[in-house]
Amino acid sequence: MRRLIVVAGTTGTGKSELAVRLAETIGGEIVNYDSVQIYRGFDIGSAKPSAETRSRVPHHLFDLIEADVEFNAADYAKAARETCADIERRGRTPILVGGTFFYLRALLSGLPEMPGRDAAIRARLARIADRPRGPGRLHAWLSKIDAQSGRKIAPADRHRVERALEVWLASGRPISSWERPKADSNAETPALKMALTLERPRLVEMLDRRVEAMYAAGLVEETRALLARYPSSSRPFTSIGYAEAAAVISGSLTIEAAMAETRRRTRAYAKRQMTWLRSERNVQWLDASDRDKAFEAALRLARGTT
RNA sequence: GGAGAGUUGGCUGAGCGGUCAAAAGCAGCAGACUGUAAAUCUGCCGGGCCACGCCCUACGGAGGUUCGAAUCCUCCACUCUCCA
Repeated sequence: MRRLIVVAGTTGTGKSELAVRLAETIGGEIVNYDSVQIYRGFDIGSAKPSAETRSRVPHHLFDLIEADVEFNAADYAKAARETCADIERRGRTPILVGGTFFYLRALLSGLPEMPGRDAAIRARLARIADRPRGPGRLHAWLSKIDAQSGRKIAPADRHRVERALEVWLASGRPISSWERPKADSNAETPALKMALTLERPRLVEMLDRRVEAMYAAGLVEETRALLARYPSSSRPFTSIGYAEAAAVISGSLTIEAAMAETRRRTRAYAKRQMTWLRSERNVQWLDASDRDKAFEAALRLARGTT
C-alpha cells in the first residue's frame, strides 16, 4: 500500500497552505499537479507558493519547465511518478497539491500507451481545420474511421477531434480502441483524496479578491517580462490571467476589462473544477471556510490512513 | 424652451405586423474530459403542467388599429443626445 495523499479543491480554497501544514506535521513533501505552476516564472498569475512557503518543506514539480517547451499530461505523469517514488523511497509521504485533475488522473490511473503528439500530423490536421468547412470535415472523417469517438466527441471540439485523428494517423488504430493500461480498480494507485470546498458565494468573493490582488502584485509586469523571454504563442500565455495581461500589453484590453475577464474566467474555471471533483470517487470533503478545522480534519484523515 | 433618439427576459443587446417565450453574448445551473486541460466542448436557462404537446404571464404604462402587435397609432411616464 503506497502512502500518497492528494489535496484537491477549487482554486482559492487554501489547498497549498493546508498541504504545507500537513507536510510539516506528518513528514510529507509537496508534489504539484497544477499545469501552470509547472512553468518557470509564471508566479503571480498562477498563485504559486512563495519562496518562503516553499522553504518550509520540500516542493516538487514547480518551475519544472520553460514556457516554450512542450509538455503534456503524459510528461507530467512520468515526472510525477518518479518524484513520488523517490519521496517514498526516502520514507516520506508525497502530498499532491494542485487543480489540474486531468494531470492527477493521468498520474493515478495512467494513460493508454498510445502514440503521443506528433507535430507534423498536427500541422496537417490544423491546416484542414482552418479551412472554411474544415472542422466539420475532420469530424466526418473521425466518424468514418471511429464511429464511437465520432458520437462521443462534438464536431466543435477541435482539440479532441484532432487528437483522435492524430492517434489514428500515427497508429492506424482508432483512439477509442486504446484503453488505459490499468483499467481495473486494483491497479489504480491508492491515494487518500481530500477536497476543500467553499459555498459558491464565498468562493466567488474569494476569487474576485484574489484576482484583484494578482493585478496589484504586478501580474501585468510579470507577463511583460515573460513575453520578453518567450514567444507569445507559448502555452501558458493562454492561461487565466496571463492571456488578459498579455492583451493589456498589446493594447487590446483596458486594465479594467482585463481584470473583469480574469474574474469571469476564474469563476468558470472553479466551476469546471467542481464538476470534475464531483465525479471523482472516494473524495473526503473538507469545509474550507475554517482553515484550522479543515487542517485538523485533514490531519485525522492522513493519520488514519498512513 | 426647440429638435431628435430611446424604454425588450438578471445584464448587454437584436427584432420592427404573423414562422416570437422573443437572435446573440454575458451571468447562472448541470455535464463531458484517453497526451494543448487555467485548455476544449455539450446541454438547460420566464412560469406551470397528466410535458416531443398544452396553458399562463411577458417586450415602460394605459388605450386604439388589425383576423393577428414586441413590431403600427394616440396619450402618459421615464431616459439620453443635440440646439438654446
